[in-house]
Amino acid sequence: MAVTIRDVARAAGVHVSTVSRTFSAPNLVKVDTRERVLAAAAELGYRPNQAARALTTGVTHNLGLIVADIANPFFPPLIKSAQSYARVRGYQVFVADTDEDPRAEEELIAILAKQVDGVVLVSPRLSNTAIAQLSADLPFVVVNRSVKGLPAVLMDVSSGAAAAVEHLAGLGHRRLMLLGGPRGSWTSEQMCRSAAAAAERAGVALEITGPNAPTERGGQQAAAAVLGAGATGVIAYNDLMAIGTIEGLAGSGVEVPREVSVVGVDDTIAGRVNRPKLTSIAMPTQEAGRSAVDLLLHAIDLPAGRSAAKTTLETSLVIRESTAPPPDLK
Amino acid sequence: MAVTIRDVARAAGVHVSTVSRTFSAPNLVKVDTRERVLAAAAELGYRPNQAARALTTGVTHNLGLIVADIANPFFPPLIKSAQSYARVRGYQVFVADTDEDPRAEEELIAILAKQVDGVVLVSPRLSNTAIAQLSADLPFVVVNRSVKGLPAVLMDVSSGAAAAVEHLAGLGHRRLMLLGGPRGSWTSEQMCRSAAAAAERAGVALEITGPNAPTERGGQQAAAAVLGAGATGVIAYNDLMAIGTIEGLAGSGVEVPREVSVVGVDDTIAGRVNRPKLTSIAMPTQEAGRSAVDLLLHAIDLPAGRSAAKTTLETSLVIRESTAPPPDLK
DNA sequence: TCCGTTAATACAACCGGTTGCAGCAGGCTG
DNA sequence: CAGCCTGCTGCAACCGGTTGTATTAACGGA
Repeated sequence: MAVTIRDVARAAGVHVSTVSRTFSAPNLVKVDTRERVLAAAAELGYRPNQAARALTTGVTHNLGLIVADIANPFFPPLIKSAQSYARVRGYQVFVADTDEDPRAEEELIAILAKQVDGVVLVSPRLSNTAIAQLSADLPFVVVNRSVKGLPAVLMDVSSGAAAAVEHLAGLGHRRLMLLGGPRGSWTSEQMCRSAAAAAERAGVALEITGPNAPTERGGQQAAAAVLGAGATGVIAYNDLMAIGTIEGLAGSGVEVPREVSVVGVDDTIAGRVNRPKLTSIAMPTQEAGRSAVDLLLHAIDLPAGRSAAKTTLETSLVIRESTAPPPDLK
Repeated sequence: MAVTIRDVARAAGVHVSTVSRTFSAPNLVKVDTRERVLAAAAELGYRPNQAARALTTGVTHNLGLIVADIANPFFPPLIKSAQSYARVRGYQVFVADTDEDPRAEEELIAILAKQVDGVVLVSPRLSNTAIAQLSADLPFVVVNRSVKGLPAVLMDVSSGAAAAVEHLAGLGHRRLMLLGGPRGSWTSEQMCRSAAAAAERAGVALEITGPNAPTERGGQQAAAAVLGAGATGVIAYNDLMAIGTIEGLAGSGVEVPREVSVVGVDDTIAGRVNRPKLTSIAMPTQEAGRSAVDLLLHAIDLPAGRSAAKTTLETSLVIRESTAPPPDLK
């Protein structure tokens, strides 16, 4: 069916190895032979079979990118930049979605293992030990997680969370609540730790709840807890949850930001167009995608190196309309 | 390095073919042999090499999914449902982003060709003839495009566009404008045709502009044309453009929906949380993803069939806050 | 003129599996 | 007990490339 290297060899009157070298090491074949081979290849419409090549060379020129939920607007910009940068470097990216399921994550890695040269794990839900174990077989880069011995791209959500607490405290809020993310989220942990410290420094109360589903629904459900605790300042795990929380509060007749202030995380398009426009911690998703691919290609090039380089990217608090002084200060 | 079928064979004291059959046709090997092989495989941590298997069988159990722009919120729900349904059917999906570039689309198809059993093209920018030509080598399913001889999933945007025109006309708008999408978009063509017919029936004026970039920026730029034409009712190619148009109008001091009404398409999360909440033509993206994979697997199973089944899915106009009677009727 | 080099190509084994066919043992039938 | 069938396993070729080595021809120098 498909035209193979042998068809080309026959048509050009040379041995298959000559055809192979014409494509993989052109300088080893005489100019006119090369031209004859290329002509025959073009004539027949030959395309090298990437999979077969991978079998002998062990190089697929494919990368895997595993995310928890493509539909979460945090991921697409990261995926897009990773993909376009990888393309520039001659690699194709295979994206897979785990649906926030650690077991699916593990299975996907196993399936991808032989078809890619390395994998980027974005906000993995797997345990550190599981990841470390899997990384014996395949180069990995993790994003938003610090695993000993593995290269990582980290977004400095700690300073972002601290800035959010200071922002709210500065507005006059005394009772804050942090809506944590899903179980196993490194980002959520960092946020909690750093927000707690910042609250202590600022002398305000901070209650932490969770785990929550990192979705609008999760935020909606958390709204009750906010009201129950009497918090007037809320930091949600991500923009989606923040939007859901605002909806949930509206359902109870509580208005944002007049009565309660809400801060999101990720600064996604959803937050930017939301009503009210979301104050949010902006994550450098595009840089992260690019950096992750960059680190991964380094790790692939020097597998011995086992460089565990960590790249930390800055975040920033973008203040919009969902935060304001608490009602008692009006 | 990696453990192969031969390592397992040696450990279990059988021939490689027996190991192979243990995994691909278990009923052909005696129960206790099978157990011995499985034990050895487990012991060594053997995992069949999917790529090698594909080389002989020609079956990769991978599907390709090519989209124009992952960051456009229209695509992620479709990708997600396609992926999860494919997983159920035992297939892995490789997603690739073309950046709205027809040439990248063609190149991606070529790269994917040998690594997948079939490809779903979502809202392709390639010409019909180019697609038809490529489909000789590989099963294809197209979404939002009708290509002769190929299975397709179509979203009935025609009736949606007509409903939008009727909605605006019903509110009293007399001058409408349709902001078309990118060059080569089938959806855009359908919308234009159907909206023009509906406008004629309703006795209102409809001006069509385009092509436009299907992004917020594209919408922002189109706002000037809206004002220039004096239209009070706008239908944008998608939610992103609608949001951009609203921003652009606001920049000129024109308020939506008080002075101009805007209808989006796709009913994405961005539109739902936008201020004002977007009236939009809801696209059945999740069903589309699932249906596309379903058709593709059919096409793969019976390559002879060449069934060109077209599945058409309903759309619906969701009326929210971005449409209202025109100012002269207030 | 002869020999050592070098450049270009052919040969063949290999990557990790699959699969048609052959061989062998055991059980059943007559 | 011969003959046949059936069930299980081994053998070897093959999928589409790559690559180390052998082979051959051409060339330059002594």
